[in-house]
Amino acid sequence: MARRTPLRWRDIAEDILRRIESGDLAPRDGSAVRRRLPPEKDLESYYGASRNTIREALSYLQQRGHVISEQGKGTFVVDRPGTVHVTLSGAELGLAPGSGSGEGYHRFALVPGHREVTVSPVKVEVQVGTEVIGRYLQTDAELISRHQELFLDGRPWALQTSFYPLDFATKGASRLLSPRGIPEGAVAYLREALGYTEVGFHDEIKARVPDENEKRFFGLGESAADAVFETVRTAYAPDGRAFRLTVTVWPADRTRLHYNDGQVPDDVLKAPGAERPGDTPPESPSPGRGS
Amino acid sequence: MARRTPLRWRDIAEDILRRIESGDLAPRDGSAVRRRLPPEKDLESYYGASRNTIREALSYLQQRGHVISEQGKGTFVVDRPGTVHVTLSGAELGLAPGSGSGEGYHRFALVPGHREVTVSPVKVEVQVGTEVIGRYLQTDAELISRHQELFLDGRPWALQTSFYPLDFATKGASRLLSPRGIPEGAVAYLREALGYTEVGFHDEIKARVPDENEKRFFGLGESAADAVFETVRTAYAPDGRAFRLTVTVWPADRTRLHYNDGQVPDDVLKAPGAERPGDTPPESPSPGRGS
DNA sequence: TGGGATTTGTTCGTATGTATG
DNA sequence: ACATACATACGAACAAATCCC
Repeated sequence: MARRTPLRWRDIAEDILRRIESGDLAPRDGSAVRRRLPPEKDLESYYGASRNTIREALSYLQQRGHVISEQGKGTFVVDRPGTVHVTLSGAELGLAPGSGSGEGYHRFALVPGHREVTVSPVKVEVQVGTEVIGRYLQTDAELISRHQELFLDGRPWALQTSFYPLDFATKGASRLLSPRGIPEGAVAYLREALGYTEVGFHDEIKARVPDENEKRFFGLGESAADAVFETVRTAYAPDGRAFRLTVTVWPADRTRLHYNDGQVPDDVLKAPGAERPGDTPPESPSPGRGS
Repeated sequence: MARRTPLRWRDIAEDILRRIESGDLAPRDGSAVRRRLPPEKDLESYYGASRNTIREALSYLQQRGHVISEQGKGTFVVDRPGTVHVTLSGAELGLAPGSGSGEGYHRFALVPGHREVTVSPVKVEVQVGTEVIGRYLQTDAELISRHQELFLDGRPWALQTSFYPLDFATKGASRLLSPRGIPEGAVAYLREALGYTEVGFHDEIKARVPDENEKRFFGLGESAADAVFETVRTAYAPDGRAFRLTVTVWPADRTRLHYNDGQVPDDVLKAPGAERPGDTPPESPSPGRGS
């Protein structure tokens, strides 16, 4: 007979996963930061398979986001951080914790337990309007871009870049060029400095594969679970002009976005995602397994 | 010498991708449905690498969603269908094309060019309230679930399941149990039959790896690009009770979700994503390549 | 600081299985 | 039945990164 069972690597992968979850493989070690799997050589003899087959199984688990291998170090169990819920609409919201220390681009409501939002210094650049950005902002003039890294409880949370017409800075809102934050929030500052009121916005949401910079910041890998959300918010003034564009990138594996419309109960507004269990979605009734 | 360059498989992968995009490899054939790559054996001799190394490169391209290999047939270029823009909020929207033929769970605005929404028969089930669904609907009674496949211009577009308390059907809205659609839309029907008005909703958005059923329906593979959006809409009545839960799954590689809030120009409401180029997002200023 | 041991990464060769045409 | 083409599996060697004494 050729081999013990067909799809040996898959059986091995599933067994490894089972043993990880049962705590058998890779037990928690008080001192170690990450749970480590036995070296490939050990798995080789344990399963009586060749190293290549073991690697096939590990590669599968890595692709699925369960483990990560690092040359010279070993293979480690991936611990995904807890889910963060972010509400991006619902005018009734007050300024939630953090939106003041950020730039007030979005109003946030977070599940209780999360508290401290910190931000990197703002990286300010003046750019010639990209074709793409021009389409959103309906201008081809130069733009100010303000880029910031956001942290929640000290952990990477989002990457955010806002674009404004350069006009704004030369016509009164000079602090848009300052790398220091705008503590009262950019929205409030623009109203005060230019009389610009934000009366509405449009959000576009996509999910995509992270680029290298995003992978590094969020600690994402190559697995299918390691996608990012990209939200593009266009803010409008009363005259219908778009005057701000904010692009935010969020790690999709630990982020839920929330929108409200019309009359919604208070507790839902304030604590989206609260008291909802982790990862078991209301599932579709799994239509027949048609082969 | 051991080998020409290190990371041979990656060089090969990138070269293959370049040649695919230039149309050199896998030219379009009028008769063939899909562009096909040369067999591994040919690539082996072309690149002077072993078959395993070629497979390493192809595996990488497959993981990234550029190609798909099928046993006995060959390796094919993946053509991703055009992007579909869907607006999920903005009360000013009329019933856009398709929302009538669907169940009116969502109001859609689509980019011009897309027209015809078709739907599968509704699969109706009565379930004991899952723990999870109960959390959303705040009931532990039995639920009606209505599941449907949605097609746009004949192509798989979304999977949608709505949940209602079983009460509704026994107290007047009996058509909720009918596998035929509810042409005027479930929202209108419930208002008419039960006096239930929908005054607000809450949406929760996640991105995740598709399950087997979703992979089959949308034609997704194992690549990181093959994620799905899952939106969970909770609809509220004037008394603050949640009375409907709709779970919709969208293929993330070809779907953009849109939300509006406040005053937004008409053209943005009606044609989200229109006249915006394909895939070049307004990019963050790529912070230093920190090692 | 150095050098050997450990561990994963890359590449090759080869053989056989399975699906397709 | 046969050829083609991808899938799985084994064995082996060396490279590269890290760890440890």
